[in-house]
Amino acid sequence: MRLQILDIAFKHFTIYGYQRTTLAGIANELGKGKSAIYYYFNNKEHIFNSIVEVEADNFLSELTKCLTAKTDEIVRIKKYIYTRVMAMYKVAARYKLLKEELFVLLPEIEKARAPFHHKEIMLLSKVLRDGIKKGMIKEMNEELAAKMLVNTLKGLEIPMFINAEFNVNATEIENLSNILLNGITTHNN
Amino acid sequence: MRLQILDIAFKHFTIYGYQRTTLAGIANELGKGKSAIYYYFNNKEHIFNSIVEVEADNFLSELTKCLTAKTDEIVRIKKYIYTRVMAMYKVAARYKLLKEELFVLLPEIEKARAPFHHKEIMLLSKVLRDGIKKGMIKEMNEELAAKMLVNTLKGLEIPMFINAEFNVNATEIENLSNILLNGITTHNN
DNA sequence: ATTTGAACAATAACCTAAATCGTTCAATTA
DNA sequence: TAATTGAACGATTTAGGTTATTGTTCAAAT
Repeated sequence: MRLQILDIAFKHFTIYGYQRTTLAGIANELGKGKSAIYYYFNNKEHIFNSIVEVEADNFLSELTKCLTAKTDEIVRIKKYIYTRVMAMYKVAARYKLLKEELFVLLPEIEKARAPFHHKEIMLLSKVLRDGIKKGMIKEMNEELAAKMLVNTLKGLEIPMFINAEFNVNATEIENLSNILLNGITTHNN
Repeated sequence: MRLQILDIAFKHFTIYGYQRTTLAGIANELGKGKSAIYYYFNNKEHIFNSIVEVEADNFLSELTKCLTAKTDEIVRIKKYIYTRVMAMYKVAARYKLLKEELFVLLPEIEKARAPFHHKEIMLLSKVLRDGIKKGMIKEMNEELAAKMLVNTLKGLEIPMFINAEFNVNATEIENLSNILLNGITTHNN
């Protein structure tokens, strides 16, 4: 039931935006009275945050798969970068529908995402650490590096729904991946 | 006179925001009638865009200094990254004052910035190319790499005025710089 | 080449009333 | 007990119409 509500609400939010989505509308499609919703959620904002959480959870699951695959650390990170950029592109396409509302909601969205963001950093940290132990990755403060890498990738999200012409293709991701993994210089020092 | 108008308008925009800034107010501080402004600018939006352009121009000048300094290419790029992040931080602090308006204006802002954005990429491209010739930088599609690098740095701007706790310090920039220059792996392949 | 003040259209601000919506809760159902 | 309801309430939005403000134009003046 909870999931069904989230499903319907999700649909309404992406069609009408946040404000113009009504609890009556959701309840209607649900085939119940609107007060029934309050048995599962505290309020409208709570529904919205839950959707963001579910989304962030799925997002993190995908990334976790990449980062814990049974391959060496370098390949895992490559796959991770590719998957993250692609997944972000999809998410951005949907969030675009919220238009100006997005920026009012963004602080809330980021708050709901924060725990997942943190887990992602921890996960990447561990992969870096393992890579360092094996001598595949340079000695470094792996947590700081993970933070930097995640923020770098995350930073591409907003340009995605502001710049209409921001399109992502395999070649560009490959390029980004190469820079982050190997740097641009010939001599590592 | 043009510059004086921009100066006053800039002040008003950052104090009152875009909407609540009036041409009468600007004209008043200017000591002239408001129709005098129309001798120098087509309309309110034109004034705003001109401010963004001047700002982008100064921004690019700073970056140009870094990227054309009489040092080797690696040092130039290091300085460039540091300067860009720092300068972006300052700009973000001022744009924060526009609050929700910012996101309505952002498409216009980005349009006005576009030519400078492109020049920056070309400039960085050239530095990369020179570095490649000298053997200091790896063989690569330097324009694609430049685009990627600039977008990576640019991506940090929006988080700066959304996340209140987004603070930039020398250590983190150093870290970013190291990753971008040297990558995270031990073996370049 | 610059500036002005009057005039105009478009937009914002204001007000009120009506409608809508989010939220609560005691009662009901299953 | 777990889940749902419908009525009720306060807060917010909408609608309509008025006024005030603001952006913009232009012929005339400096």
